[in-house]
Amino acid sequence: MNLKQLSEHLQLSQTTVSRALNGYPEVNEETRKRVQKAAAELNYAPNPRAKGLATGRSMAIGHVIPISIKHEMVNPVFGDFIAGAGETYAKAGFDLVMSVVSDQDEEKVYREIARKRSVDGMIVHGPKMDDPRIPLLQELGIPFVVHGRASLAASPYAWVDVNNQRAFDGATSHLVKLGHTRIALLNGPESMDFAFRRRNGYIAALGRDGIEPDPRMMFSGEMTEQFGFETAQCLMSGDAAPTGYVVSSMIVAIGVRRALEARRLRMGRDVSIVTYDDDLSYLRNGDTDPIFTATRSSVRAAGVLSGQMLLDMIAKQPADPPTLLLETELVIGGSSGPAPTS
Amino acid sequence: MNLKQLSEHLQLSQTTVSRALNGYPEVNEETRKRVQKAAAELNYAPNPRAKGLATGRSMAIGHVIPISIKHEMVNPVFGDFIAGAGETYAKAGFDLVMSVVSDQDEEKVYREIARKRSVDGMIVHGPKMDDPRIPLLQELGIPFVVHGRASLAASPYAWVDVNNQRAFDGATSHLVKLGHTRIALLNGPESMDFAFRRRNGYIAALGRDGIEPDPRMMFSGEMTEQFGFETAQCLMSGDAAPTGYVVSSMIVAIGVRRALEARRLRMGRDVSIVTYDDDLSYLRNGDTDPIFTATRSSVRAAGVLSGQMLLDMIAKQPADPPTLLLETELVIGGSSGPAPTS
DNA sequence: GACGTCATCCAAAGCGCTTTGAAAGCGATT
DNA sequence: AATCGCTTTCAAAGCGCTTTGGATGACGTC
Repeated sequence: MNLKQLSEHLQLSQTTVSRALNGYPEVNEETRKRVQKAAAELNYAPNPRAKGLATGRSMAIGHVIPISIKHEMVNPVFGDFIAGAGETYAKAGFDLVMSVVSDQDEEKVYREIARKRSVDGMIVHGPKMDDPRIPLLQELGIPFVVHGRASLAASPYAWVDVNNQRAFDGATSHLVKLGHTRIALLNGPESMDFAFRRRNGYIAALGRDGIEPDPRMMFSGEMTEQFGFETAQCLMSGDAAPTGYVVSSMIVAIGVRRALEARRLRMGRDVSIVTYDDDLSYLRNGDTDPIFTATRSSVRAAGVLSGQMLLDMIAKQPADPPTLLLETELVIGGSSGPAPTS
Repeated sequence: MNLKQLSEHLQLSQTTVSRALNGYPEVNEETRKRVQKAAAELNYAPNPRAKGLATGRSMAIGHVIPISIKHEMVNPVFGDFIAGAGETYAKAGFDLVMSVVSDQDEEKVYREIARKRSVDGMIVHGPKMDDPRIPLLQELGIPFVVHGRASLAASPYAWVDVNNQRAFDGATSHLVKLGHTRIALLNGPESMDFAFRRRNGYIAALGRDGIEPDPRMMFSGEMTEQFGFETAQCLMSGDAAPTGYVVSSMIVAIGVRRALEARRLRMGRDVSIVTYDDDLSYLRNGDTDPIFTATRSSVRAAGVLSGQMLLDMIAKQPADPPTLLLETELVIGGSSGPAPTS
């Protein structure tokens, strides 16, 4: 069933039927009703490709998710982020098209998407400090929202980010106040912008209490359980083992916990952990009493907000790119306690 | 830059240029070279909507991922599965379009997609035993591959599945051989087909050794860390606590482990765990020595294979739907050991 | 020299929609 | 009765591609 058939069946022109269905004012309300009824009965739906060709829009948002070639790893937060964004798109009648790409030729894919004009806008995931995708998309003239920030970007761009610096300042501060002085940082990969900001927060909090940041206490790597386990194990086998850990994700924290348990150390008594918590649906930090002391910020909510921001930009083309900084909430759980006295 | 402009620039007809670029034989090899060169230089890429309109194909595969309305939960395996499938699509020039949908109105979305003919094929995720989407897609005439199976389906359909029954038979058997007799099952949601098969495997293995399956030892629920923790805690506080656990996912197993540790029980000595392992990239079961004894099968590989199967179906339209049963590998790790003698 | 063959190219129709520019109908105004 | 303004409808062009059904020569064959 296409427009032509429908209009013939209704004894109307395609113009009128199209206008009736798309809510244009210049059509009699009675005819509109009649058209809508027939469309529903005959199960008519416009062909999106024809529509897109005529309007020049694709009604689709692009997400390209990079796979770290080294670890063959897809970031576990994507699921939740995309769930949030997708929900927003669906309400507005937009599709979500994903490209999975090894992180090396990510830029090529962006270029390709731009050439084909196959989406109306894009979300940029996992920005590096000096991310080439930002000038690229600006040059290509595709509306985009960055999930995160790129500190070294030359010109303004739209972003939704968590206040990572403040979060890690708060997390570290929490441990300092509990008397910890040897506090390790298990950060994300150094190339990531958020890792940079988190480290700044960590260093700022230490500095405020006159603690000299120790490079041997600062680690960064892909945020896997393995990374948490191995790093903690290595730290605990050295002298001057840390009594506190500030960790970049729940999954890494679980790895640290495993290392503690291997040595029969108790979390929250012998060793304290504060972690960042993306509030993933399948890995909630406890319902009533939190497992970990954590700085929480829902990545799913970030997805909803980023999606909404992008759709707004597409609709209204604002002169200045909007930005949104989300604060985290410090949740006190069982994984942190006073520094052991010894 | 569009076809018309390109053809004018080349002093050729659109027909010839189109044919040259699409590899049709009726064009001089020299002209083809010339066309390809110009296309590359002028950065020409065909408009996918125009192409789709002309060919009647969308060059896109649809994935609809349901969000359990109750737990607002997106299955953590989607990320890896989609990474696998997406990789396959990209190689074949297909897009991956996702719809995120609350599990109630999932069927509506399938109908909508079919009406709009916005994809050339679909992957069905998380099939229930009697899944309505299978007859629906058959009726709608859309090629599809089910990731999993639907035991009660009336007619044949294409699927890629893991041998869940054998996996859980093997897992349970492993514990039985180690002398365990009180073995709990922490299964996925009962409505899921895989959960049904896993339970069958569990029961079969017990039965082979004359152990009567005990309903009080069998649990099912959303596969979260919380579920593992709470169920294990509940079991351990009763009398006749199990000495072995067969668990449906690493994340649930991590929850069980947390419950053990809360009681200072040692995994693999006091209590044994065997888990199913989807081999998720961010949650590897150890690199050299496995953390958990586990039945492993890569969900990412399943994604690659499902995607490939679907693309083949679209290209060749086989008379009989293909199927593929993947076996798991039983990996012996530190989480299982002889039943404690007491 | 007429004719079939083959390789190469082209004009134009068609995919299903939106949108422009015009027309038809009708009551109100002059 | 002619004109105007308003609402409602329409025919046709256009979006950028593929594909059908020829054309046009060049070449060899009888």
